Amino acid sequence: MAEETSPQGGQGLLFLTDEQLRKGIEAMFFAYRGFTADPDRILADKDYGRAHHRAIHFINRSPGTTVNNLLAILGVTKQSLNRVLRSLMQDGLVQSKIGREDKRERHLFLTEAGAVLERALSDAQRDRMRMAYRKAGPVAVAGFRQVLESMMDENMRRQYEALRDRGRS
Amino acid sequence: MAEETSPQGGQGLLFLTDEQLRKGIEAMFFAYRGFTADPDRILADKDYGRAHHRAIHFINRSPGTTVNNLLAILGVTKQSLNRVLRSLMQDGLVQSKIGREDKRERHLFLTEAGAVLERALSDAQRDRMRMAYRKAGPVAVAGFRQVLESMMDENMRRQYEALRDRGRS
DNA sequence: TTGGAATGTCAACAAGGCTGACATATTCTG
DNA sequence: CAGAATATGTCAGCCTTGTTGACATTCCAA
Repeated sequence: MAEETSPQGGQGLLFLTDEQLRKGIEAMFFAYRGFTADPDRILADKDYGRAHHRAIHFINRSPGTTVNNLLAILGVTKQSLNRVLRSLMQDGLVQSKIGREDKRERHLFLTEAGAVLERALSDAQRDRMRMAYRKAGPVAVAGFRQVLESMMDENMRRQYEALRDRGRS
Repeated sequence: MAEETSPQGGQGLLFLTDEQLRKGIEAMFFAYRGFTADPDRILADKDYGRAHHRAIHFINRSPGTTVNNLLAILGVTKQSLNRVLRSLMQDGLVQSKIGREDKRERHLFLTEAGAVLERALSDAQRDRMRMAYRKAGPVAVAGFRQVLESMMDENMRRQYEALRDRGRS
């Protein structure tokens, strides 16, 4: 900790050393495991996986979204997403309605049962996030979000911000 | 932004609302994609995947680590890890040496070729991290790390900190 | 009205998780 | 020393979730 005595070379640049960067990389790796652990446990019982969780999350977030929209957000192929959606629809958690304007499109909605599972999953995930936020405090949280946003690809950030705005408008 | 006028209810609690927590969740999702995107591109050419990257990263980090150690850090089954290690050893990127103290153990090392790939992968990942750090600044970075550490499971944090200490000692 | 673009579905394959069973070598313990 | 425990490797088989390819339907514009 001796290098932090100099306010410039210490605080000013220490956070950019390879060592610091590697710590950040490892922190992301371990934290992401924690981030997914709780929902994974819930899903394991039900023969669903993370892919189902992601689909449910974003359908809940943007009810009536199309398959194509969801593809852009999730960043997978439509064939991959389709398999997940098919099982969710068969199990009655997701409902798809043929578009009125454009009949090629399918608009996706959670059913009541789907909303119940969504709530269970996001409650578990939010609980952990809340704990972490509370422990770290508002200043740390602002920094957390700032770094994550800078880490996104350009088009991911667009997706993220499109979702982001909806909450307030 | 009108809700931030009250210093208590605004800054003090706003970061714990469900809406804020959900934004944090989505930020993690999108940022993790960015986090893995660059190495993934490098690996795609070489018939390797993220599993190989993780193994290489932690062998480089702790040269001479045992298979069992690696299992604990990566959180996968030995069958799964073994498949990865076998291909890395066949390709001459990783070398295993029988333990001198305990001959049951295999100590893992990167070969010169393995170190070259490791460098390519971590350079790519560090570049993105560095960019994000620089953009966000040291205060944000401290918060970023703080929240991530609070998000880990107990035993993951132990793994993380065991690695962490090595850099300074 | 017809051909191309967009949307979504089905089929088949690969990577990389998982479990279970088992072999081997080594070490530790009673 | 005999037997249990530990560390590792391997085989087989399963599941999820990514991929590409082929194809049906629908829309739109020339």
